[in-house]
Amino acid sequence: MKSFNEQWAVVRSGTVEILPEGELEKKLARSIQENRPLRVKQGFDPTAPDIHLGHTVGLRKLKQFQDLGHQIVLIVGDYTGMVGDPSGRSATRPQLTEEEVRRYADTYQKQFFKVLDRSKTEVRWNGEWFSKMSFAEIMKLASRITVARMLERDDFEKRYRSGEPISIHEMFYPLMQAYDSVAVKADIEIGGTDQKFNLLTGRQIQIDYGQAPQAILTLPILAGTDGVLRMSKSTGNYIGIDESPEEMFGKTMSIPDNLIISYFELVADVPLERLQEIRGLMQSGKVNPRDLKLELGESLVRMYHGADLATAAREGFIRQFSQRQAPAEIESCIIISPEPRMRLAEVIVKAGGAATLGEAKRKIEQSGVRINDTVLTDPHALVETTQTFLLNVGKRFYREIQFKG
RNA sequence: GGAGAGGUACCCAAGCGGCCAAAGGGAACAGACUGUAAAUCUGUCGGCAGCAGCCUUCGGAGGUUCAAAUCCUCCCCUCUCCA
Repeated sequence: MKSFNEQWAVVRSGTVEILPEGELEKKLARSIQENRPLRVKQGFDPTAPDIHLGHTVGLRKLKQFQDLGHQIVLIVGDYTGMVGDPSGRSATRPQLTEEEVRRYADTYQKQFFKVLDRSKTEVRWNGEWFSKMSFAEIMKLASRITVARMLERDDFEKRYRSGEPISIHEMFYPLMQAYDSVAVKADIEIGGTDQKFNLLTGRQIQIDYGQAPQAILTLPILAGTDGVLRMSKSTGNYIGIDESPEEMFGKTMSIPDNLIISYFELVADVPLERLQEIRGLMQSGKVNPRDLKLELGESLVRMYHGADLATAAREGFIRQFSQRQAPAEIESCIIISPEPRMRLAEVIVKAGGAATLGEAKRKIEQSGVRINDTVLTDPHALVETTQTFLLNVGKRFYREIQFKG
């Protein structure tokens, strides 16, 4: 086991808050003294089938604990998922059905272990205890917190004041998350800064149930590719860890410059020294931010797809978008045509380059369409259906078009 | 149970008898530029039409009118407040 100082440096890196700080230090020190790993908990509600870089901020922190020899307890929130976390929300979340949650949870778990070591992780579904809870027990749990406390939360307060509805079941969410900590006897719980209330409720409920309260550790919320909103599947500004190397790389290249450092820090595997260098480079303006993004993109793809595909994704990106050349591999597409000629617009629609004829014509008029590298601008152009050619619509759509009579 | 507000294109949102295929914003798409799929600028953004026009859209069903997203009737849904 590593020394206290080494561990403490890793544990606190990248965190926003550690509460109460002294308490976590003591827990850590005692753990080393007694050679007893700490139980570090984080929960995830399976609300969508994919996990993205935003989730990996927490997972990577868990991984650090895991590498230090502590016990990770991963809660799959099958029951909390059915409630929906109100944190930071301005509207009730949709309640998922048991079936949806179950389906999502499976794919979630597979993805978790792209970051965490499966053999060293304790996975618990919170249905394990919630499905057996009697109404009396639920009432006991509910009595531990007051409506006033609950309404202190920003998200609830805003909604309450602006007349937005708040359902009673939403108020159960923090209590449920807190009870998870009781059920698994957590020493530490980690979560995003938006989780602070839920995490602190965990401490309180643990005390009420006669346990030592957990220390809590909050991490920054990762901004999505739009640079404004938190990364989330529902706002479409996410980079999923199951995405193809090309997607992943391309999306990384589209993040605004001011996100570069936080991505390096929170979601990429970059040594601390390099991180310092990058900070300096960004500040001095001595580097083209694009080049840092190339490095970032490659590093992210490497983590989830390996080095070879990472290099390929980088090269492919430069070829296709910087140099505007056709990608290395082009899908071909066979179009049935009994006539010797066909309208170009129709070919584009059939190949999938536009949804309607109108859209196809528009793209032609906007000089977004090329055939064998020649721009065509006549929306009524006809093409010969006797020969194969390369169709390009916009920056991203390339197809080799073949005809069949 | 009572009182009110509202349901408009992918999303938010204006319109409240004709000039409405429906303002504005966002998203998206194409182009220019660049340091990039960033930023900025230009254009497009229901369908069909060689571009005159035609067809289908404003919660649903009817109705009034030469004319309805706009008025009337019934219905469905969402939200708020009171009890």
